[in-house]
Amino acid sequence: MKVLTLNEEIILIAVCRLRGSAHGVAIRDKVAEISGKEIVYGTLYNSLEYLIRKGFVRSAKGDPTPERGGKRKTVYSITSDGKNALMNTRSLHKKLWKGMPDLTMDHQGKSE
Amino acid sequence: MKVLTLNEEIILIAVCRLRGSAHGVAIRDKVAEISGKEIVYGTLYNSLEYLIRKGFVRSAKGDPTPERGGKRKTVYSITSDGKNALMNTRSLHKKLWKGMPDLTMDHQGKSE
DNA sequence: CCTGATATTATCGATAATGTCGAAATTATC
DNA sequence: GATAATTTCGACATTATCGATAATATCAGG
Repeated sequence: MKVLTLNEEIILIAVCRLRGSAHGVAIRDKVAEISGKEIVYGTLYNSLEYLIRKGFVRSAKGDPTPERGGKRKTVYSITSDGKNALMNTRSLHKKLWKGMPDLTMDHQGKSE
Repeated sequence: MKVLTLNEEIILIAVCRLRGSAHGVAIRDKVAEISGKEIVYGTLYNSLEYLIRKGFVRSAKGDPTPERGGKRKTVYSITSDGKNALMNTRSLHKKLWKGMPDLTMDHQGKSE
C-alpha cells in the first residue's frame, strides 16, 4: 500500500485543488498558499516528474494563451492511483497521531 | 520553521511513545505497530543518525542486561526541537487537508 | 573457569530515490 | 530582435534502503 512523502503529498494536494488549471506557476503558488513553502521551478517540475513516473499524476499539453510570452502550458492532473495514495497517506497520518499526547506543555521528561 | 519528512515523523513518534525505552529493536517494533512499515536496522539507525545530526533526537548508552547477548543498548529520546518539529509537521498536515473534499467517490473528473 | 557457539544490538558501505538550486532553453507576444 | 512566461536541464545534497559485518554480551561443554 503506497504512501507519499510529505513533499509529494503537498504537490499532489495542490494539483488536486486546482482541478483543470494545474500548470507549473499555478501549482507553485498553490503550494505556497497551502503550505507556506516557496519552491523553485526546477524543484517543482522534478517532483512532478517523479509523481508521473509512479503513476500518481498525468500531464497534458494545453493551448497557447493570448498574452505576452503565453506559451502553451503543461497541465497536470491527479490519477486514481494518486487519489488512493493520497487517502492512504492521510489515514496513515491519522493512525500515527491517534492517542498521542499534546506535546506543548510536556516539561516533565528531561528533553533538554 | 522546520518540518519532518514522513519517515522522520514516523520514527520520531515511535521514539516519543517509547519514552525511556527507545532502543533500536523497540523502535523498529513500534514503527511496525503504528505504521505497518517493516524497516531493517540499517535503515533505522541511519535515519536516527540524520535526526541526531539535526538535533531532533539525542542518544545515550545504557547498561548491559542480564540476557543472552544482552549488550548495552543505545537509548534514543526526543529533544525539544524534535517536539517542535513534530508539532509543526502535524499542523502543516492539518492545514493541507483543511477543506479538502472526500476523494473516495470522486468520479466526475476524468482522472482515469 | 576457559573457550568457542550463539544471541542481541549496532555499524558500515554501497546504491537508489528524492529534494534542491540556478542557469539555460523554448516559445509565445510586443 | 527585445521581452515575458513557461519549462527543461544538469549538478549536487539529502534521505532512504539494503545486506553484510562488527561488536559485545551470555551460555554450554569440556
